[in-house]
Amino acid sequence: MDTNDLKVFETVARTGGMNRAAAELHTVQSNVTARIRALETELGCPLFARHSRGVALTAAGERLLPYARRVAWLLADAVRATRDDGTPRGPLTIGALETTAALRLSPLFAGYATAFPEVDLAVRPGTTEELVTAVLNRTLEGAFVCGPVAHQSLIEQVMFHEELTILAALGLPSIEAATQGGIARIVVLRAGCSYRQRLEMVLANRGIAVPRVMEFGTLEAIFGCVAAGLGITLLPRALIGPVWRAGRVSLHALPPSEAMVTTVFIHRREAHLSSALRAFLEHVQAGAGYS
Amino acid sequence: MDTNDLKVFETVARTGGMNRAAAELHTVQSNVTARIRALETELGCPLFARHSRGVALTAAGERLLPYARRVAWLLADAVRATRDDGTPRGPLTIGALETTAALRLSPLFAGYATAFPEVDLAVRPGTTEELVTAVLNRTLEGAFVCGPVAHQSLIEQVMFHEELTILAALGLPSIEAATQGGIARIVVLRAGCSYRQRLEMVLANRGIAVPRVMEFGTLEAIFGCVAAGLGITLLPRALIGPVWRAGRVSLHALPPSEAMVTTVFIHRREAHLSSALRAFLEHVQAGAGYS
DNA sequence: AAAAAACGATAAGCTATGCTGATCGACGGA
DNA sequence: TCCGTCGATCAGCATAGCTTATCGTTTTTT
Repeated sequence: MDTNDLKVFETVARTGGMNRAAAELHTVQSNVTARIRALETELGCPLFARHSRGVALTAAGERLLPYARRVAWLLADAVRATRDDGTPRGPLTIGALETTAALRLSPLFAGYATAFPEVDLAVRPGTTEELVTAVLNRTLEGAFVCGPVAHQSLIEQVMFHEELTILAALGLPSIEAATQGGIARIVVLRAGCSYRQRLEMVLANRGIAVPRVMEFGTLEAIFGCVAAGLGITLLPRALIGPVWRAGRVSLHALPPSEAMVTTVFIHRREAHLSSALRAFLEHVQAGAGYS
Repeated sequence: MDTNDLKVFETVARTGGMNRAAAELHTVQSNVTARIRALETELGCPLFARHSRGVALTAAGERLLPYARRVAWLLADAVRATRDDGTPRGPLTIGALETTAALRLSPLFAGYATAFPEVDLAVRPGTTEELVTAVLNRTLEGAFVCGPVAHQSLIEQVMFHEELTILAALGLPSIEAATQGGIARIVVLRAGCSYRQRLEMVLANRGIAVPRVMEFGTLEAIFGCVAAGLGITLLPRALIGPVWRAGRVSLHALPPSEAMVTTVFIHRREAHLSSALRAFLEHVQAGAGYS
């Protein structure tokens, strides 16, 4: 049972054709046929049913396919683990919620990059759902997402606890007053931002509809809009201290059930935890600090 | 990363020498050297430190070794799973406590063997500890042992609950009386029998020493010895009804904490559950019946 | 209805990977 | 000191596996 044969098998299964697989594998069709035939002979049962438009997996092929994938993953992990001597180096691709990356992690990236210049760090933004999928797909080594995730094949560790708070224009005594009779305009950092969902939920709990959403790329723009009375927003309390103290906006606390949001770091349970990632997590936990 | 190379690597690591590995793999030393060299070139780091008496794993080799083993297991599992079309066939090696096999399972083996003639069933006896180790070693597909085991990589399901009871000669009103003033002679089926440990524990709880243990291979011999007043024994209540009714021995119940013993079936969590084993478990659960 | 395109099977030839056997230097124990 | 065992190395060779080319079949296009 050669690993290369399994790779060919997986490609044929995925593309549904030997010609297509041959093209993808940069080889010729006859070779693909021979490799599949070798596997079928070794296992003693046909793996594909040949039909006029290509091939389809037999029941035996369906049984083999998950193993072929797992073998490929395991071998990739073996190479990584063997080469990893404890010194962080090589590629490290992690995901983060856009807000988390912008507001909490970005100051840490510089420090990490300086401390470990041999690591090629890449941070990819996305929603919690997208990032969880990407981690499961092995596109990302890990990700900072809104917790809890509670997936069987993911390990999850709490990183930050954020207290969210509503920001509104000065002189508005309550959320209800700020939304001017049941219609709220909200200002968010980005459309996919997870705080947006949270804010809509908060408003929905109070029977307030959300007809308009305004997006801005910077915190300052959001503060400006809120101060000018264009709408309200929801942001981590830790970030708005200076603005609030400057007396530009009013702050409305939420009950803990709505205010608290936990950022967790997730990574695959069975995968090798690379030194680069381990060092990054230590860096975050040592230098981050905070509720 | 060829699977054959990994197999060579594992053998060299285990035997601690390329010559020894070559002998075990039925090849020549130069070939082993070449395969290891290929791996080292591919991974970019030395896997073995060469010294005068053989080779020793480097740190990188230590990191690779568990992966090499896992790949080999995964490939073996893949073959089994692919060939397994749902019809039980092929080898099936399970373990069982000697008493369980003799007293509970043996009537089931015949039925199973008749129902599934294509399965080559083998039952290997052992103590709970031996059997758990064998299952973890992949020597056995599964085993019936004394529960609970609670091992992370084993799945465990309850099969039987047995009520154990003390057997003594007629006319002895209590365990204490039967042991004649603090010295007990006990009769067991086999030295490694788990009931022996249980019986010694029961006696120890009552401050009774156990100077002599007699072993017999058959139940009838044990009954005879007990009836003759040579000692006491501990056996499942379900097995001794006829003997007791015949008035040959006296029966002394134990409190549930000492009397109840659970037989569980264990198998590896990650392994493919073969059709032969699945059918066997269904056979046992359907036909066993019993407190 | 005919032609073209796409699919997989097959055979022949060639390349290169990997196995073999022999030899070498290094080290340790008798 | 000699001999046995270790791993490294090299040349020769066999074969597994890649390539090229062709065929039959089926589907799509003209």
